[in-house]
Amino acid sequence: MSKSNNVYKDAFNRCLRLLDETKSLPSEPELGTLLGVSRTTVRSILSRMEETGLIDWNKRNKTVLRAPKPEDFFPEEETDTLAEIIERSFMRRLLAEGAEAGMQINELELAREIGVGTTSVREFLIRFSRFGLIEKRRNSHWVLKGFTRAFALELTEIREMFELRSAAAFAALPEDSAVWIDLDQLESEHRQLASEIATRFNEFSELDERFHRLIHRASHNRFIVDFYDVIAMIFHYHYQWNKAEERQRNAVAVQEHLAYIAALKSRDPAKVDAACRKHLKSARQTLLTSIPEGRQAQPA
Amino acid sequence: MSKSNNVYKDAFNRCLRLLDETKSLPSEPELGTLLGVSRTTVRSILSRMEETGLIDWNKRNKTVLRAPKPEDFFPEEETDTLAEIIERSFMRRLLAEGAEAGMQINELELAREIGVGTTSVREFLIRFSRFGLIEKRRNSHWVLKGFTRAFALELTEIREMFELRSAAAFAALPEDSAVWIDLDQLESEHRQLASEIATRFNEFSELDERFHRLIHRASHNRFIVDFYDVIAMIFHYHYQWNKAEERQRNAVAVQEHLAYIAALKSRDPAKVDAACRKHLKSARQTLLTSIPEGRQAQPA
DNA sequence: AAAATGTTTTTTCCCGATAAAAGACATTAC
DNA sequence: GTAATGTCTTTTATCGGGAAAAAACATTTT
Repeated sequence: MSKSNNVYKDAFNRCLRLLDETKSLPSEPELGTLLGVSRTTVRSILSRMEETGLIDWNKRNKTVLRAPKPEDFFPEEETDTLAEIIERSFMRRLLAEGAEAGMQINELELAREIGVGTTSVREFLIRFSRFGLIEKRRNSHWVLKGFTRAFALELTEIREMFELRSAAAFAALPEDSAVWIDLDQLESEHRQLASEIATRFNEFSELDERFHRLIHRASHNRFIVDFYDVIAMIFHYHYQWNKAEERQRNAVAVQEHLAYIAALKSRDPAKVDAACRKHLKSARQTLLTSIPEGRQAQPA
Repeated sequence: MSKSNNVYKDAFNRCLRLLDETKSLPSEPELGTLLGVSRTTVRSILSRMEETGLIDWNKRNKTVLRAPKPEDFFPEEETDTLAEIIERSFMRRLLAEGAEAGMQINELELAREIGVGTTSVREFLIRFSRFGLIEKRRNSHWVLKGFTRAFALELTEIREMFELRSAAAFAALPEDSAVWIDLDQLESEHRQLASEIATRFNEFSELDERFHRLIHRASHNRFIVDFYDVIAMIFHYHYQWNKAEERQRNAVAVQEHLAYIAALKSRDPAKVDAACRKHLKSARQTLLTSIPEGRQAQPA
């Protein structure tokens, strides 16, 4: 089994959800664009849908015969990419107790533990190395640098530099730029969330990422935009692991975002700078306080 | 042939050069550290040296019998790592005429052209992607973003941000920090080079990199330090390709470095800032003027 | 003739296997 | 008893192969 068909399974599941909405499916190329897969995969999906009696398929005619049942879906865990599977396993280890800085990372062991080939693990580690948490010794093992206080400080230093610059660039964008519409949209989503924060606080992460990515894009600098991947990864896993005070934290952050948005809309550089700094300061604080004091780098 | 023995060959060549200097070789572990390889490789080297009559090897005794001849060395091209071979081929293509932005990169084709397996090419492309010149389409090909004016501007924007900050941090370092000794050393190397610039101008690149890396290290930020890899890569290949005005350019840069070093030694933030800005400005100018106007990004 | 479907070819993704290189353990020398 | 050498084991680097997915080409439909 050299390659899993998770692309097909995931697209199949997403296609099932489309069935609820229409009486017949569009053309193969159209479906391909919609699902983000090739026609080859679309045709596999259609074949199975025909076999399981979901649709009647005859050339251009793809009539929906019945609504999808839960058992029509492929199990969620079969739709993940190998990269996602490896990432999750790896991060679990990394954030678990005992993952001290200086520790060696063994490709073969990781591969066996996760149950995948070494190639995939190697490729993952290479991709992951840009996050600054691991480092390769030539012709030898990887070394864990550890999720330390120093790491958090270095990360936030760059983040602050980049975001202040992006925010300034954002505020200087012309009135007719499309970003102002996106910002309005995000603002109303924030207001909506703020009013229901008691129950929906866990939806903040996703909104947070979209908001900051919008701002970073205004820099028109690929290095700044790409750096947000590092931040997003850290926040994603870190907060998954550390849920303390989550509700309170997110409630505060939503308000800071709203103030930040107002400042951007005012287009007053001083106000933007102040609102941005304020939010970044509390974001940094949140990250720092959630790192156990014990986690210090060991001398190599 | 699943793996070439370039590590052995390269270490062997380097070990040959040691033979000139001594009458007998040190212990195996010591040689290993010296050459940066494991004892296993050291023992292979010693075996061959014995076979070819270079040394007499009996346990702890490794007596040099004769000086190495040119034919004792392995050919240079057999000592390169696969990664270096792939990088060179790839960069040649990238900087060659006709490498327009938006162009697809085909792993299989590259692998066949270079004569290596696809795995190595894939790994190279993943590592290379952090330079911001290529981008992956999921489950599909890589796309070349191109060595455009936009790329150069984005790169220099970050470089300037990072270096100004690093230079300021450098100047603020305590008197007794070891960096001041390194700086003195670099200063005298610069003076030496300046006095012989007419003939040694091509040695500037290497000095330039060491100087800037020293400054960036003062930031104590892994993201800043790592970013210099991007700059170094670009400068390395770009100037290999564009030799116009090289001598004049380097002569100017050496003088700017000397002024920059003097500013750092003065530890006056304003002077440091000014000297750093001046040098970065001319570095940016040099890079920009050497990019053909025609090389513009195509809309995706 | 434009756009769909049907068919074939190519490429990507991933595994298992193998030589090179590193690392660990055992033994010997000083 | 420390540090070297000798031997054995494990890991890394790389390839070839094969299924999944994409892409290209050919044919039909409207």
